[in-house]
Amino acid sequence: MKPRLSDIARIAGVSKATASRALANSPLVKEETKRRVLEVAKQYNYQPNALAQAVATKRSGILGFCMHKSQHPYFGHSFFGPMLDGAIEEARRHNYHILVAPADPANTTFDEHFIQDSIDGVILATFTPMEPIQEFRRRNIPLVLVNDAVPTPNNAFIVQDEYGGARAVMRHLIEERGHRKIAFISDRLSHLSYYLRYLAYLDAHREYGLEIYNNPKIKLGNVWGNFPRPDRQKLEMLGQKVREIEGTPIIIEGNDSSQARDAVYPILMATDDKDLPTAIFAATDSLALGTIEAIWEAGLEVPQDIAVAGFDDLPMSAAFTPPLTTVHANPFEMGQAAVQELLKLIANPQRESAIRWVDTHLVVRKST
Amino acid sequence: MKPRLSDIARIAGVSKATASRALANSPLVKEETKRRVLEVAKQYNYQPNALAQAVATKRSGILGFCMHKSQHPYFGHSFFGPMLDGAIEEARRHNYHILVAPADPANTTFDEHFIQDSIDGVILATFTPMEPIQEFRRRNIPLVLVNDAVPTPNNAFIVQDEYGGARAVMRHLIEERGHRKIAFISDRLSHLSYYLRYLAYLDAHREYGLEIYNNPKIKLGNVWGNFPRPDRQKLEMLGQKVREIEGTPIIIEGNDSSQARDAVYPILMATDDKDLPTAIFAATDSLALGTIEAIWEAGLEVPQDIAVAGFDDLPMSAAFTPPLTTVHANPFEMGQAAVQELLKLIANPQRESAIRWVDTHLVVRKST
DNA sequence: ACCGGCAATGCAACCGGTTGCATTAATTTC
DNA sequence: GAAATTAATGCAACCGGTTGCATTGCCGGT
Repeated sequence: MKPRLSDIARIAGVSKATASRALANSPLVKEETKRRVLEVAKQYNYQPNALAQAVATKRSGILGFCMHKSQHPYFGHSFFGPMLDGAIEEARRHNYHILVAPADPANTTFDEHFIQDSIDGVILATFTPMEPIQEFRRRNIPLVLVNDAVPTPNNAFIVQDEYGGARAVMRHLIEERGHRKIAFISDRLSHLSYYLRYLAYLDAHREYGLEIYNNPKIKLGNVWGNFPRPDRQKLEMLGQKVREIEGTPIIIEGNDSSQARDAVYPILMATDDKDLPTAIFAATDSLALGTIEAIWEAGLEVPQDIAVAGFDDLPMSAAFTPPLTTVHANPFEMGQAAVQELLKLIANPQRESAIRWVDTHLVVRKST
Repeated sequence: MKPRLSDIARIAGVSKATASRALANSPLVKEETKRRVLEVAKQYNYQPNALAQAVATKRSGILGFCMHKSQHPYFGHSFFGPMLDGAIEEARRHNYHILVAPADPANTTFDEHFIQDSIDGVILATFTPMEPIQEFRRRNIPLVLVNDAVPTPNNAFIVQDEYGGARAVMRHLIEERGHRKIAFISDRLSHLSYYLRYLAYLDAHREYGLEIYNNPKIKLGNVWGNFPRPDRQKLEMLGQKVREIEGTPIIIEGNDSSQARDAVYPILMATDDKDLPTAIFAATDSLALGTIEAIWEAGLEVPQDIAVAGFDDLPMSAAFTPPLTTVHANPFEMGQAAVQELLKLIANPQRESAIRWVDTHLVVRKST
């Protein structure tokens, strides 16, 4: 039978209380007594029962990592996977554990059962954050939101530098590659991330005094999808404003390469040479992949005829043909950051809410 | 303040014991009393404290899912990600939770701290299973091994049908595409999975009376890598035997596409036309990708000059150019199966060890 | 009227720890 | 040398549940 604290205490000839304190290295216990207790503990290979400790201390040492079943076949796992890795690693460093919970976007209840008293804090890592947020707040559970920032006090937010990364792409295309007609293709702009990338696309044009790509053959799709427009307050928290749509971005419903191909190909075919863009900035690598296929099928070359840049730097993007120029995201670091912020929040629940930026950087490969 | 069981009991006018039983729907409690208690519970939004329950019942409802930080950039997360999803989904269905723990291959201790009493069972999902297995056995923790089967009583093993999948590839190449000179490229054969794929490659040759591809230009690499040879007992459990290496498989150290390219290209260049294979069976999609690149660079076409088939069916494989013929693995289902077997093992710890096969199937695309 | 049996409930111990406070032992102060 | 202070330990309550067993009340049988 596994030894219990009471066993250790008895054998070491002290009370349960003293044994407990000795193991916790409390200054109340005489050094010699500590040694004795520790020795007995080691000898009998005593391991405290974490659950009992948790109920006694009201601190489980478990963090909830809540994510959707990965929506996108290769993006989903490539992004949230490393993020989870990062969270696990950082959690372990601080003797915390990660419990993964599915967030059902339909059913916004996050695993009611377990969460109540058993979790010290929660990381919500999704791309379409539902709003069980209020639920967490009501229950006073420290919460970190990844990829989103809502005007809620006392939470922390982890966001990657979408805008900066996209600006770097544009700078590269314009300054280093001399492009002046750059098209933009994206999943629904109602996603905060994509919208920020789009804003960078717009601002770059302003910065360099270029006209925004406007192709009469493109009829603007459903820019916002079925989602509400990006929230003004959220954008302000991220240092941005809501803006009108300019030019003719190609909007896909979903971060899906074959849809991108199907959308881009007919445009290329229907467009006069003078209306063709010389570069296409895809809001995600996945869309970039579809875009490249479409260009090939139209009998054109990447990057000679049309350059393509993406965003995310999926692990496979370096193996594309041609290897993709893109913005390197760092989900692993986001996971670490999320845990760090969460632990701060747990340590000091009155801490005011903070936005933690995670850097992105341009990776130039062969597609531009 | 959150209501406790004692609060509910008091308000409903019963004892803690009765309240507890009422909530557990025990037949000992009168229907009317149950109703009253449940009503009060609902009214006050009572949620039992899972940790307290866990310590009282000695059953935490938490399963450990133990995996390496995903080794391979695109394979790792694409495979273990869905597996984790499957485990989570199945666990949730049975009101269990998944705690993910990193398995440090170097340091074989699996999160000593938490595991002791707090976890009902463990799933070990790695490709190079370390042997903290003994540790789990000593502690009587039910254990499920994924992708491996060791001759240990009272555990369960989840393995996908590597052999069958690989046979299907060979059948396709030989019967439907008429290939007679088929090369094989693989990561180290000391990995059980790859070895089984190789055995299928050999057996198919025997079945169809073909000569195994033997290219004088290929010098056999380090077939076993730094790992021990596949274990005889393990193989027997999986219905196979240790066999001699036949032909000249191309062996890479690592499941890495660029290494595959670097290995295949010089062989193609150095080989007379008559020695060229007409098809290459790559033991993984990742290697298939590198192989295809090498073929292109050698100025040949896929599949016209050389057909290529892979194994794994990564989400991205359908987006290769050309889309890859491969064997569809089902990590999601493996995750589900792992949880199912684990729960059986928890319910009946004396259950004898079982191997659970997860199907694979051929997906024919354009590369063959 | 008495007893046995059963359904419903409550008491109190238990799971395995932690911690406030009282108690004792050891040391200092006057 | 007694009183006051401090260091070390133990007692017992507590965290929030579950469960074995005793108790109560009600019923039918004789």
